[in-house]
Amino acid sequence: MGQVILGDTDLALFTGHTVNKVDRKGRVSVPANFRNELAKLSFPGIVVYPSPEGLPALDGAGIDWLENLSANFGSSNPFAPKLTKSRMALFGQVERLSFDPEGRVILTRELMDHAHIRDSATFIGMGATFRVCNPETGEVMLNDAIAGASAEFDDATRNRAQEVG
Amino acid sequence: MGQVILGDTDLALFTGHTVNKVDRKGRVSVPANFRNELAKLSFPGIVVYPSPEGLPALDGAGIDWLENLSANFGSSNPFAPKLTKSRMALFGQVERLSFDPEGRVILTRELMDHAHIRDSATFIGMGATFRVCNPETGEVMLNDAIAGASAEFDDATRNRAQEVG
DNA sequence: AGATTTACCACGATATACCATGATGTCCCA
DNA sequence: TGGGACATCATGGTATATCGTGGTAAATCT
Repeated sequence: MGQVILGDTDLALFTGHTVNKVDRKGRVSVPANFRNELAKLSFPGIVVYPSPEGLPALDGAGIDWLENLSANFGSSNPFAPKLTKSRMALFGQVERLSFDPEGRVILTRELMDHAHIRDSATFIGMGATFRVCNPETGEVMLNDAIAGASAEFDDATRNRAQEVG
Repeated sequence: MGQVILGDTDLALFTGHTVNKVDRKGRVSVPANFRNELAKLSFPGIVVYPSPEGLPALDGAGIDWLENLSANFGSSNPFAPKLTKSRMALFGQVERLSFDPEGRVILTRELMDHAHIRDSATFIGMGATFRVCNPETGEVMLNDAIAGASAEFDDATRNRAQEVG
């Protein structure tokens, strides 16, 4: 676990941050550089779900991310189902949003409400995934992340050293 | 482990949650995104059975799921059949519900009673399977799943670590 | 025949495709 | 190195197809 497989050039890498308009129908352009990362996948679109930890934001990725996750859950025996809550929490909340010909997706009312998105949305790259939220939240989160990143990283590496050692 | 299997697009992936009406005849529209996942299968419809663990809900999937399960039971010796109880419990309770031309299925009275479904039903994606129940139960179950998912996942990985270690 | 299931329409709401436009960015060549 | 032609991107509106829904008629089974 936690093993990082390098050289896997097929994996999407989302970087940077962009704020785009959300029109009356809930349509948003997915940033072009994100779309490039997603172009090679089987499903032309993104998967989005409410961020864990009760954050007013959405987490997103390509379909490959979801497929890998699904594969790891395995096919469980219907009489002794495993990880039912995890599966329901994940798949029950995930929405597959396909691109329209212009590279936009339509956010559901539920997703927009959760992230407090009204007329614009910020996309923030997070490597294998990305985050979507309203611009104000996005700025706060990003600044907060920058401020806390170093400490978090140190913590993580310390804990990891403990586990290993 | 950590191996990424690409091109595994044939597996159905049920995601998101929807609440649809159930009319007087027990007809319900299966959500369109679910139907898309099922379109490629040999049987145009779904298979449904009462959820284990005594939940007032139904579990469903595509015919491929049932076929795979059947295959995994193996071809047992007819004079010493194995897993007869499991097989009877499963196949005896499973209903095949085929789509009508509009993409609806008809829930049997028995299934509706078990899940306390009257005039509307919620479909919740769970990856390879999905769950059907009445909307109130659905909301409770989903919230419960969200609340308990992280702990469940940690438990599973901890147990797994013990087994392995 | 009667009862029950299946197919056939019909319709409002909504999503998807289709087109148009301005604003950037990029590239190439003078 | 500057500038112009051209592509790409983000964004908006409109038309068409699809979805969910309900009712009625035809087919099927006792």
